[in-house]
Amino acid sequence: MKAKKTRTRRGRPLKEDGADDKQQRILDSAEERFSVHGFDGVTIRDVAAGAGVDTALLHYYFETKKGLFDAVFRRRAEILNRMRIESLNAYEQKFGSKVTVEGAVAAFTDPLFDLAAQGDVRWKHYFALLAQVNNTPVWGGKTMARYFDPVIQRLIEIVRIALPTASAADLYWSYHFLSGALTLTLSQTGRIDRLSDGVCRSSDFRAVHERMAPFIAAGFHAVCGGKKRK
Amino acid sequence: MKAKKTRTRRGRPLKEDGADDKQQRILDSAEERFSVHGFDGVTIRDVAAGAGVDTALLHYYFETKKGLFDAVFRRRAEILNRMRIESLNAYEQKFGSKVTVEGAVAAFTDPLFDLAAQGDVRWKHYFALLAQVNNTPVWGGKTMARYFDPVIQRLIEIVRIALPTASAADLYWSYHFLSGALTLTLSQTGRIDRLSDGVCRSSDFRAVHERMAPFIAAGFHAVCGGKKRK
DNA sequence: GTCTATAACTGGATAGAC
DNA sequence: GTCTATCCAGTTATAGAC
Repeated sequence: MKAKKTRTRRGRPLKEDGADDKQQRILDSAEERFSVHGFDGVTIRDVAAGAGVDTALLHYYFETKKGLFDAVFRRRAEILNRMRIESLNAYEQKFGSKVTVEGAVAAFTDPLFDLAAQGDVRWKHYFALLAQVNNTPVWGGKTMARYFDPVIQRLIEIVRIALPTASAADLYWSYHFLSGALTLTLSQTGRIDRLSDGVCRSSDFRAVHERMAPFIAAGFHAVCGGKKRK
Repeated sequence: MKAKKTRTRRGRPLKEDGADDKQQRILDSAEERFSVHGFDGVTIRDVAAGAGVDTALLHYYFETKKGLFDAVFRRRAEILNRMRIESLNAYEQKFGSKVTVEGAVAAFTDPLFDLAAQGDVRWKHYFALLAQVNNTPVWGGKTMARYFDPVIQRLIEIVRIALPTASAADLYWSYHFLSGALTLTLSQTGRIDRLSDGVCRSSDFRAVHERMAPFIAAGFHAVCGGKKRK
């Protein structure tokens, strides 16, 4: 249904239509539902129905509901991390000591916006899921940290080149604002559509894309001492 | 059923120990639990236990679980709205045509930070709840809009004085970033504590307070055309 | 691997006593 | 107003057939 169709070839453990296909369909179904209703708002039954399988199969693959959630979270986190690390590395390699805050922020966010703009709904679901987890007390912070702290530290490393005199506290708080802004954008609540009476649309990632890096970079400079503006 | 106990008296509704006291305890208990676990993560039974009453009483006052949630949300929303509108009005009255973006943003956020700094845990719970709702798909956007759009429009009105040439889209997207940054801060996930290895603390609202307005104001200027920086 | 059937339990909600 | 007692729909999870 989702179609991935790794037709029989070589190398890779050939996972054509059988087992693994269903496993992915379960993950897709779960991803969509978790992203909309949160962990507690979703039932195993509904996930199973969405994937066209029985609930027992979910337990067979993922043992518990929590296990399923973790698998959903992990699947794309790993892909995303690779892309972002690569993007940041490439950016630094290209500009060396002449990196800018805006460039670094763009390198950090571009992979997300590219994926979103590409139109694969499953990535959109995943982003909405991230947004929720990022704002979830108790386990949300831990979960995010576990997977995403390395990329963030890498971003801050690069920003430090552009802002060598900035204090650690200023840098981390600035990142925090970036994280919040990014997260709300990814959560796609339709909030801004109503608020702006249709002038802006949540789904318009291009509009966000062109504004986010300049906005955030200016904030970094204002807080971290660059060219003061206060 | 909404119960408000229109006791015969006048002036202060005198709420000693009786009914209204329990009603408030229920709301406090619910507020705390919803803010931590979200709507679906909380049981009526647990709320009742936390308030030291029976579940039947919650139904007596609030009819349904959703009714309880709405009552929790509304209670402080109204107080908050009054404070923020007053703060924004006072700011504009004082500065007239000489308002700044930074000043307007500060007038918008100060009431929140003041309440948070004041140390009342119930307000902290409420803020965490707002953060979750703001990032909740489906009904989150609607709920936020219903209560908070007027204050936001008021903020934007004032920002417009400082940035008369800004486009509506730029203004709304900038507000969107502000909203995300503010929201994540209020959600108190402890995320930044870990990330910064203790340099920053989620609970340190003073640290956020002094950085937020300059950061956001610089962003507004960068995006809305003030003094370009790109 | 996948499904059927069901166990074991939890949740929101209500009728009715006090 | 407040609680006791209870209903019953819906939940996760598993044993066991195919």
